[in-house]
Amino acid sequence: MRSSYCGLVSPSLIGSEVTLCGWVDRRRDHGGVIFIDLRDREGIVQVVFDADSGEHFSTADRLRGEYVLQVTGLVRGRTEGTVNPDMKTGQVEVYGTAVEILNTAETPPFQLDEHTRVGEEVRLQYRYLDLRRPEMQNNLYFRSKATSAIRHFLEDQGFLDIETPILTRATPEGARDYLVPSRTHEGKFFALPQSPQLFKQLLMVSGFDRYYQIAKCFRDEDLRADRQPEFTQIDIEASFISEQEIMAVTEKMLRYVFTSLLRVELGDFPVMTYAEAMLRFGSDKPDLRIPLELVEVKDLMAEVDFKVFSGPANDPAGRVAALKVPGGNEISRKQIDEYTRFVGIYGARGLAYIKVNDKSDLEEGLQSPIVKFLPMDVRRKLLDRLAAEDGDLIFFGADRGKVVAEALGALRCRLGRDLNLYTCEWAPLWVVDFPMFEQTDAGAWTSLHHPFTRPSCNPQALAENPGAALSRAYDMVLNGTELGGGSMRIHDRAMQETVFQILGIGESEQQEKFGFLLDALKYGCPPHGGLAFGLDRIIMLMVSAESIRDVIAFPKTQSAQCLMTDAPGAVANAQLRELNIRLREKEKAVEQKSEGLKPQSQ
RNA sequence: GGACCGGUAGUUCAGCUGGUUAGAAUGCCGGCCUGUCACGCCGGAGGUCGCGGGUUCGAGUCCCGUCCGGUCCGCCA
Repeated sequence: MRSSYCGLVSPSLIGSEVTLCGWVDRRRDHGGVIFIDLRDREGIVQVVFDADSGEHFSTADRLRGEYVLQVTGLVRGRTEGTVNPDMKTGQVEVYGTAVEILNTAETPPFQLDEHTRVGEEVRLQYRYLDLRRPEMQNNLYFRSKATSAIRHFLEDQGFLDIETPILTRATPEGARDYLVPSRTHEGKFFALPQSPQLFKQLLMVSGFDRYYQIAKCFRDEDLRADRQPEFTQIDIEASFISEQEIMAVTEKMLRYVFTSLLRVELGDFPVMTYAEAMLRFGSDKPDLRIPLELVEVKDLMAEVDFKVFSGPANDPAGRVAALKVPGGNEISRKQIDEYTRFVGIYGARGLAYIKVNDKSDLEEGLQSPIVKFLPMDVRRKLLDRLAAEDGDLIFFGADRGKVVAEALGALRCRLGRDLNLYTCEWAPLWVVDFPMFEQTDAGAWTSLHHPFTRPSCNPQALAENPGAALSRAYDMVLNGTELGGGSMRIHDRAMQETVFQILGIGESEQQEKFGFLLDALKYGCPPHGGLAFGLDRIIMLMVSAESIRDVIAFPKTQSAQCLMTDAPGAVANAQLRELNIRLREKEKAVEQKSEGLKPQSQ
């Protein structure tokens, strides 16, 4: 039907006849001459019709936006002065000798050009039109090239692509499951996988040695700008391998994707412990593009008795940290109030600060609502420890350790963005030595990673002091985003049982939910480990998308709905009956009411 | 579950302390135009101000409720 893509018509084709297919991007009617910008996935080329085009000129006159055309014409170079340097195909144009309207189109509900920022509600409702826009075409094109490069790399390294079930069983821990009722087993449900975790471990037991899968995963949790209920993981697992080896091969994979798609050579991946990351950056996924760091000052403040830091500063679990902003003196009072409100989101009860106007004058040179509570020697020691200079601004956080880390960690990133403090474009790192468990307010232990992560100690030590145990887990972080995480897995049955017990999963539940895993560990499970990357997030970062929705063809809204298909939808009673499901009356009434309000669904 | 922002023409938005007929840009329709490229010029059509209730002589504007979209907290092993 065609001889070339519109966007690929180049000077090398000058003088030859081409046949193009595409959509009318824009029409410029000058009376005696009509210009049609014809668009396909590769780009846009200008097609010209004039009085000499005969019957085709009148066809050109009838063309409207988004009509689908087949155009035959002569490629010719543009005369001097008519070249369009802003256009990839701007050196040439196609003189139309024939045009056929393959399909007409109604006026689209929104303009497809790059000049109007259209609301997401309309875009998602007419996603098929939204995806015609060059930006979305580029994102999905890029994504396809990226997954292709990843497959190429992993295949080359000897990893086998093996599919795992989408219909599986619910797991007691972790995120909420999406459930699928079983027709053949009354009252029983499948769950959609949150990740292929257990299956890939069992593939290691089976001896496949190196596995990968670009796998859809499902989590029924609330959404964010970088979270969708269904998302894609690059899932990797290998046997007889150390964490250093896994980290090396996956780091190489990421480098390969960056060089082959962006021509970017990523720098070193520093390896940082979880403890260090929390201490210096208040985050387990620090954005190392930002040069600011938290500095501990509790020892200086603890001797000081003043209202602002009372309580937490004297609390052994409390933390007092400072964040120095070089040149931050310029930040207005109003802006500081905004930052105070901002840290409040993370539970901080206030945000103390000192503006250093003249560090040689400890009496008058420090501008701050709290400085009057600080003895002179403490002021001196603070400025020394922070290496403060005139013109700097110092923020303070004092609270429970977790609150200080989260609040100042978030403030650090906010300042980096607001003041554009970034020192480089890409800052990758590994974070290692995570705690095995963390304790809930109720005192129960939960896995920081997941229950199949191998701890650094033996089962006895683990059981004696779960809070002190570190795991052999590792996260890859880029620009403050967790790209992927993984660990060495438990291949020893006794160890796995110990972990389950610490997590409060009793023997009968272990047997019911994880019996197959515990059994498999008995039959010669090799030491193994792996890692899973969030593909969507990698693509997001690489194409600078603000939302994960911009790198997914048909995403859900924040309330986990598809505005195009109106999924999830109600089902017929007959279908429910077949599944042995009856909706509770009250819920049913609510559902019917909301259906009645939205008659647009078919 | 919670906090915040938004919802006005097809689209993107303006609409001030409540007050004549709710505006602009763009898109759309018609006309003119042989070198434009976000073409230009002239004319035209286009509104349940998300929905429901309340206050008021009077509500796009104020109050209450609700729905939808978004950002975030909780949540996401």
